[in-house]
Amino acid sequence: MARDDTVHRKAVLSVLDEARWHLTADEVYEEVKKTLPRISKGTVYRNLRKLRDRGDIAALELSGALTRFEGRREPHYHFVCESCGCVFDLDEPVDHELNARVEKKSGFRIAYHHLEFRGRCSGCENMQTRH
Amino acid sequence: MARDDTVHRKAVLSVLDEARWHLTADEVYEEVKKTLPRISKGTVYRNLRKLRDRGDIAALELSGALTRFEGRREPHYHFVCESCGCVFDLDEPVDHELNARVEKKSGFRIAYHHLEFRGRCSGCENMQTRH
DNA sequence: ATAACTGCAAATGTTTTGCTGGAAG
DNA sequence: CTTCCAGCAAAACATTTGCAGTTAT
Repeated sequence: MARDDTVHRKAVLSVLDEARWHLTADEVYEEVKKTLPRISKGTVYRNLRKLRDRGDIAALELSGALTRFEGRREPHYHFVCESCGCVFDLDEPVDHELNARVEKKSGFRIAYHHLEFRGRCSGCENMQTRH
Repeated sequence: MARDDTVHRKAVLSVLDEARWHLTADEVYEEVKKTLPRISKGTVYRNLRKLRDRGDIAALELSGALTRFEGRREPHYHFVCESCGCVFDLDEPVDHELNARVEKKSGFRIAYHHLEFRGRCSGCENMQTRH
């Protein structure tokens, strides 16, 4: 994090670094408000975009869901529970050769891929209730 | 397609079956309007949802983009050009064992996965212009 | 001075919904 | 009669933007 960041930007980043979770913009907003009650949503959005562009955080754009943000870590895949909507990080190693393989076959210049698993998490699987 | 579908629903489905492309809801709307000029967007959205729920079409919810719809075909992966936004189907075979493998390791009940490659398509790669 | 940043409110763009009337079974 | 579906307009929703004032360099 750049030392000369504003209080607001630092607060946004710190919320994401401390969260062991993937937060939506609105959740970040609610969290930051606890420290900076006068912060506005516009500022949160502006800072999230800036931090993402700069690579300090990652934006998770999963299928048919709100964008979620997470503190920067190594690339990894995600599991989405279609019952409760929770998002989990997976330990599954990222397949680094996949891009090159598909690039050769398809002719497209591939920069990265995005892999997401969907189903029901253990919690939802145990309760019989669905949705 | 159910024989007793309405004219409107049939038109939506037929647009998607004939398109060799992935259309946004709005593009479907514009296309259907050529045949049924008085159709409303609400109707297009309602029918897209119904057709998707029923499995007659697939909804592509790619990272950070509008949902696109395609006529039903075998599962396949997609490539998204980050320069022009185009979406291409890939021939790459779907990895059917992946779900079971990750399910065993993670403990989540995995129903399916979603794999999407991103980069620059050949056309954009040749022109030096970006975005 | 100038550039970057803020709060606020308004605008944007996609998708959903309420309502009322019509068509189908 | 009852259910489904239509058009239309309004609502909902996340996100972006314009503006005028503030802070930092």
